[in-house]
Amino acid sequence: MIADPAARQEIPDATVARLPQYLRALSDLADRGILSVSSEELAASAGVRSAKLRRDLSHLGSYGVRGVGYGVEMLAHEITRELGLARDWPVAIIGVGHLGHALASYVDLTTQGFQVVALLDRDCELIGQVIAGMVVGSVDDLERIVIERGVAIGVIATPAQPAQKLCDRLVAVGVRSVLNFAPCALSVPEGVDVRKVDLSTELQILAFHQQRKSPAGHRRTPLLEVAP
Amino acid sequence: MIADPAARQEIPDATVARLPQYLRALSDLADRGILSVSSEELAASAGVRSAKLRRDLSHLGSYGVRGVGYGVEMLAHEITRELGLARDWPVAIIGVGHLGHALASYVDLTTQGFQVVALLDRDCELIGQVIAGMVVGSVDDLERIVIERGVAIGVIATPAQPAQKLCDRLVAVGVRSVLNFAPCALSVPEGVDVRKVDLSTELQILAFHQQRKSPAGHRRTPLLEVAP
DNA sequence: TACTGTGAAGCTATTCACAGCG
DNA sequence: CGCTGTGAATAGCTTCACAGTA
Repeated sequence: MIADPAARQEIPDATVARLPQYLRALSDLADRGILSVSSEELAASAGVRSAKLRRDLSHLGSYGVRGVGYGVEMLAHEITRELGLARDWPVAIIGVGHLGHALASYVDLTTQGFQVVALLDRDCELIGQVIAGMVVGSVDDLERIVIERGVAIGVIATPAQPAQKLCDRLVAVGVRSVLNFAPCALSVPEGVDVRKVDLSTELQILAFHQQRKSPAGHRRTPLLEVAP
Repeated sequence: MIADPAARQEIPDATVARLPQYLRALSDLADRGILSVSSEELAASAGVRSAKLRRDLSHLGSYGVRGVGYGVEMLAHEITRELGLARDWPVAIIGVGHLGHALASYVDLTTQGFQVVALLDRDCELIGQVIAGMVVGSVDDLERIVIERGVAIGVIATPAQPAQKLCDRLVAVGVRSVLNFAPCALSVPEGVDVRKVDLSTELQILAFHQQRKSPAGHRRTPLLEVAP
């Protein structure tokens, strides 16, 4: 269709979830000085099939050139805009254990549309320390800090037990996007998005498939080829 | 494809991905001494709808009792078995930066069907140090260690650059399940499963939806309703 | 009665295959 | 010609609604 002036057609969730991968692949190509790429090549870089890639991109508008491919720079720019990464989103990380520390130091963030503006913890030993260039604040000041610094996205990197209450407090002061690393489901009112990242869940899914591969085997058979 | 010995019907991927959540909810209920639970209650704990839960569980068999509900202990046991968590899977973590450190210390793992049997890094400063009760080994010894310790699942917690090569080495010595935290796609031969966890991707998906909530706004407008 | 398990319907996502364009 | 963008077909997932059962 004649997409785009500001004419927003609904973009499918499955497509949105893949746009970051395409963006990453495009950045790599740009770094290597490549100016143009076909759906076949870009799909391979991102680990999907080309028909899927073309369908996904078609939801953004017609940014390809038939017979040629997609302009790397231009497509990257469009995806960046579509994902809302043209501006910097202020992020607060709640819980500065090993994981919170890792997240705070994660360089990709600062270069990709996000800025960590607050690190909060409950532990008096941590409060006041400088981590990744930020002073750790007290979780008691959560409401004040979130409001003062205009936090848009909250990252919960605490144990399960305090997670729901912390989430409620974030939502109460206007945060409508939460990334949850705590191993529990969070309930939030309509209009608030929660995404969950869970190491255990991922490993358990792998274990399920692994089990199917080695039905009764405790024995490792490293160089055995699988018979279907 | 071919159903296996114990009358295995293919369990849908979407269902497998939710079983860990159900298992967690059941563990919580068990801890609180609850013996029986309805689909409605369990679904609420896990954050899904009851029809979906019942459909999911129906793929495992008929473990519910009409008019009553599901036995907490028994259902937890069935899911544990189905996911392949009755035994302990040996896990190797490659890359002991902040993230690898966080993963190594993640208690849930050891109590839920996994055992971290190797921590590997490239950095001479780290090699030999004890982290979470384990001596960090050299990534140069990857092949020997993976074979000696029977590693079934490899966790890649390095930067993007070395990730593909490390993955290839894991696969070459028989690892067929990989959890990838590096921000890049990994390509693996048929028969090897890769799951990817990517903080940036998750935040970018949140940013997309957040942007739709506050269309042109730099201003925070918490109570504004969107007009279609 | 109060619940599960499931046929049937509806919805979303993926893939095929090719028309259409540069 | 070579490639994109997309109608049409297919596959997979979710939800409804209720028959069936302890």
